[in-house]
Amino acid sequence: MQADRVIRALSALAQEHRLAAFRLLVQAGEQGVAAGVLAEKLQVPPSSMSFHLAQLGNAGLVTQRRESRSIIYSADYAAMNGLMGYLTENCCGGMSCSQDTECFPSPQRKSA
Amino acid sequence: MQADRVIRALSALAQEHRLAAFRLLVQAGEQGVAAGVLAEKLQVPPSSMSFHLAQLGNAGLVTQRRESRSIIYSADYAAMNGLMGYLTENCCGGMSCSQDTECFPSPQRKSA
DNA sequence: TCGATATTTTAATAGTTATCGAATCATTGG
DNA sequence: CCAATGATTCGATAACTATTAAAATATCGA
Repeated sequence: MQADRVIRALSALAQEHRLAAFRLLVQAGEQGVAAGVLAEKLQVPPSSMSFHLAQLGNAGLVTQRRESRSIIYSADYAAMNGLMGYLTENCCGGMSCSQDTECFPSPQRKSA
Repeated sequence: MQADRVIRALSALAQEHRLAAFRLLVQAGEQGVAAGVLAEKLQVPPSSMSFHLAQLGNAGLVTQRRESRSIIYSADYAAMNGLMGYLTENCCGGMSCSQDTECFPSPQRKSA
């Protein structure tokens, strides 16, 4: 992952509502969460939520799909993985802190 | 680490010059790097560098000490560790991605 | 097609962050 | 004490980010 992308990802997460939204999306797993549900859970007006989700999307941290009237957002685990990898390698000392510890084996599903 | 602190740390790293500076500091290890040296390496005027270093300091990611006329900055590995821990636990899926992989055993020194 | 629902886009505004020259402060050597 | 060096603070300005109401878009059910 190149520095430019890393900065976009960090900027995206560096905001109260977006960090909270991303956490919810990570919890939700592959099934994702509708924009409106996120807005309600975070107590943010829909247009604000939309703005924040667009930022996360632009940073490549979430994907979206339409499902009937709703637009469902999901965390992009690979992107988060890439971010963690960069931080681990570049910001955690010469000795990369985890050589064999990928954050995710792959597009994991909701545990269980 | 609480969300508020996490956001400050992410904001601090989400900037070209600061991310670059922090990387250099991580590389440098405990001995740290003087403000002026960072400014020169990053091709940023001293007052700008000072501004960015203050942001990193405010986020708790670096510490500073005076050494004669210079002010030497060092990466705070524990803080970075804390950030990584938060991200791993909250943004990397239910299954915390590394239970036994601390980013650092402790205030590590320059490898070797 | 119409009305309702879910979301995004637009546009205006307020607030925050970045930039950098000039002034200031701290330390040192002479 | 003074001049030089290394760094920060101040102040002005430009650029970006967040917020939200209102308008527009898309989908659905009847």
